[in-house]
Amino acid sequence: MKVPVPKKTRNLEKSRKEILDAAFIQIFTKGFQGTSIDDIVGKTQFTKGTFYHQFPTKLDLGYALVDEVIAPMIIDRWIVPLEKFENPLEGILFQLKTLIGESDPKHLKLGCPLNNLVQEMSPIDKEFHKKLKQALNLWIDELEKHLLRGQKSGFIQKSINTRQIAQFIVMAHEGFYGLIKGLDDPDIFKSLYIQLQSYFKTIEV
Amino acid sequence: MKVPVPKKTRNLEKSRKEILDAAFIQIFTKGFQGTSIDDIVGKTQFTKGTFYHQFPTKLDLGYALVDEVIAPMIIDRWIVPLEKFENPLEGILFQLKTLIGESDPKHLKLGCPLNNLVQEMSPIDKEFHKKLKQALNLWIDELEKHLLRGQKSGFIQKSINTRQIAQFIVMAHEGFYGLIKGLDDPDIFKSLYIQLQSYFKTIEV
DNA sequence: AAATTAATATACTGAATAGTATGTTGTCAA
DNA sequence: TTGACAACATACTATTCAGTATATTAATTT
Repeated sequence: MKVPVPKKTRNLEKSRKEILDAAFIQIFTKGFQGTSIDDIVGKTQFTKGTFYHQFPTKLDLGYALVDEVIAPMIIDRWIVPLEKFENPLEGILFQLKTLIGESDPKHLKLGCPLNNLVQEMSPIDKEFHKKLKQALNLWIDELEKHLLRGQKSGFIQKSINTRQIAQFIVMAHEGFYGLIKGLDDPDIFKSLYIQLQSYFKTIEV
Repeated sequence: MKVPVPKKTRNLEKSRKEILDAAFIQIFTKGFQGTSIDDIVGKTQFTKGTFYHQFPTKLDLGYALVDEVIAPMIIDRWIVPLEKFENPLEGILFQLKTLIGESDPKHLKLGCPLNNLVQEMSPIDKEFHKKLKQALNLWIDELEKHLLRGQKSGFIQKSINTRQIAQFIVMAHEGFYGLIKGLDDPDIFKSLYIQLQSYFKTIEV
């Protein structure tokens, strides 16, 4: 029972996605200001015409990147996997180990897509700042939900402010990425991880 | 007993410093790639001639910025003040509160000069990465010295690896700056600070 | 099938930018 | 006092880049 795929050579949504994916990689590597439109379309099968058919300006591409690529990516990588863990703290540590500790060093050198843009673009463009702030708050919000769940299930001390924990954990994620990017030391992750575990002990019941 | 100041209108060292200071502010605000040579010299009393008399290329200015401005600034702001504290952990928290907690929000929005450059330039230029790494390691090294002192004086548990603590603390500094820059929430510092205090409890004797 | 519209391509423009070539002037040693 | 050189200025170049104008072709509608 095959679904006959229409052999359309033009598809607005697909083209948008392809451009966003190419932009993601390029901007992740070289920064927003260090990436040109020609760089981006050069990595796709399209030309500038397609780009400007989709995005009014380069900044609009940046906004779409945060909303449509980076924010969903954060949910996918750092939030959804927590559902499998009864104890969210355990899940958070596991994800850290998996997504950072066992990640290709070549990849880690590029840091965190969200953090990179926050540091580069927040002071430069208000709308960018707004979008990035939304993505950070989304991350914190969703993390807090899991922490609250963990608190109700008796894994986390009742007295502790879960908002504060969520903020501290996101801070640590950005810090991890940032320091790993700056230092080139393969041992640095484990070192930071051990100390974060130590922090977690102070909030566990 | 006045020192007769020579009324020289030309001074290589002074000019270099003026250019570096202007570059620091501009790059701190707009990023390295977002700052042009004309931007920089426009903020000084000089012109491009002076700039290229001092620095062969824009990248060389960046290297000098890290070595001659940013690295010394870190020592001045985060290390030297610790000398006044018997307990280094107390000093670290005090400095955090002073230099971040009580800092002008307009200034905090720009983040940390070192972290900004690490995130922007590390993947782009090898020499930049090297210089930034050196600055980070200098910070960690000097911090560890104080932690070792604190350990000897009985403020910090003997069993704990001071290198790991130093790395975690620098990570937290970058993370603090990064998250404060991203979120625009005036309460965020206090929140992070409280959780860091909680971490410090795990290493105090 | 023709007409219309949407998706993509091409060629161009004006502004910005790193770097250069060369000119000028202050400083200092002889 | 005067050359010589170091510090700084000016004018220019080649390139890159965001954005535009317009052309072309695939898809859809009538």
